[in-house]
Amino acid sequence: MSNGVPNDEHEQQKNKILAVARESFTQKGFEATTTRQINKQAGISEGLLYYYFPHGKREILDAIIYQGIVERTKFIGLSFGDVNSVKDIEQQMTGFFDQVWQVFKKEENYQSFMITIRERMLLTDDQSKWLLDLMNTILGSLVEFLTKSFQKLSIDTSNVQQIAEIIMSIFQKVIYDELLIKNDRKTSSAVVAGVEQQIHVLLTLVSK
Amino acid sequence: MSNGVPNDEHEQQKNKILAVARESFTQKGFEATTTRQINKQAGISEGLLYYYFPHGKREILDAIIYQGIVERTKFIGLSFGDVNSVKDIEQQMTGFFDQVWQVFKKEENYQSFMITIRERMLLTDDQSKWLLDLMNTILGSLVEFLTKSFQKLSIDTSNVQQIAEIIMSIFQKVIYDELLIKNDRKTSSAVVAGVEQQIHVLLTLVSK
DNA sequence: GTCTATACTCCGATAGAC
DNA sequence: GTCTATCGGAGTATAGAC
Repeated sequence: MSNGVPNDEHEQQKNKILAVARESFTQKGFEATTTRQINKQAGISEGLLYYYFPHGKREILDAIIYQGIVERTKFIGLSFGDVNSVKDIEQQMTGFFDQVWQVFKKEENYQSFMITIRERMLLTDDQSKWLLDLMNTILGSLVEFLTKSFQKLSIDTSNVQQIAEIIMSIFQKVIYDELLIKNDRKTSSAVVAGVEQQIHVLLTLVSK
Repeated sequence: MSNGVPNDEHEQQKNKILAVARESFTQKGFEATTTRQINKQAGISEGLLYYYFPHGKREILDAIIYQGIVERTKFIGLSFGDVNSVKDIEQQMTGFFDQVWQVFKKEENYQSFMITIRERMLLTDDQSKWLLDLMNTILGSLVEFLTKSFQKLSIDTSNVQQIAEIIMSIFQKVIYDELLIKNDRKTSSAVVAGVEQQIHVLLTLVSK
């Protein structure tokens, strides 16, 4: 850190430790992962871990959680475009879902997500609140987008809040099921297709 | 167990240990819970735990998981009744949701659910598959019920599969959010009201 | 920065008296 | 059935040489 270059050797060593720990925390959990094993897998000796993370395992966990939240929140720059038909709305919705789905396909994001959920009792309120905040932000922009689009297409807007919530439910159910329950982020296109069908049916009903 | 009476002293002791362990596994996790602490909280001495559970902590976990699955699966005797209007469908749906919600309000059910999700990497495939099986069973009866009801009320049945899936999403999203993310099963009636509104809007759209 | 060696604690599990 | 005492091992963290 002496020269301020972000990817100097110091940072590389730290990242190596973080990567090994993230992998193991995901596979075996925080408590079941030992510093000895992290050292071994990272190819470093007993003492060195404490040079990079003076507060030990817990500091490593915090770093992983923090990195993960920052990384996953990046994709939120979601800007819904203009629409001229219901079909357009549908496409924007499924496009947004794909975008979220891609995020969790990245090993690193998937792992820090799983750790954050699994070890939530170890986290501070701030750390564990990120998902709810994220969801609320997304729901907000969804309501805004649907309201604008419905008005333009002369669709009744009185239930727009509930419709947005239903769409969020469709997205979240799939993500929770695949990641938390099935533990399978490589899932087939069948899952994505299912989501798209449900969105299609819902929006068809809305525009009738 | 010599006389076959289900609630003899032997069973009571076992249940005491299980209750203490379940509480601690929920609060601190399986790995972070020590047998010493279970012994202390259960008011028994060092060796006694191994008299009741010869295979130690792991056997206790298995017992908790198994008990929980059995207990939570009981409520599945869901029989949807006859309907004469869309309003009836709506009531049966919200009634079913309330039923599920009540199950998780029971401390014991909530705890074993959380443990099952949280420690899923420790479980056998059989043990971790229960939720998916349960969901599919429910989805099946939902499709059946809606098909029958729609036919009776002369509603288009071509999208009944997707509509059932959407309803499942609405239910599951709330349960996951409240239990896994917010960690708050005592949640206000606002959550239930939100679900009911979404179901209402969806079924109104369907019957138009 | 990186290593070796090790201190110290606590864990799961067992032995054996009662 | 229940207890006390304790073993053997493993965990986190530190000391100190290089």
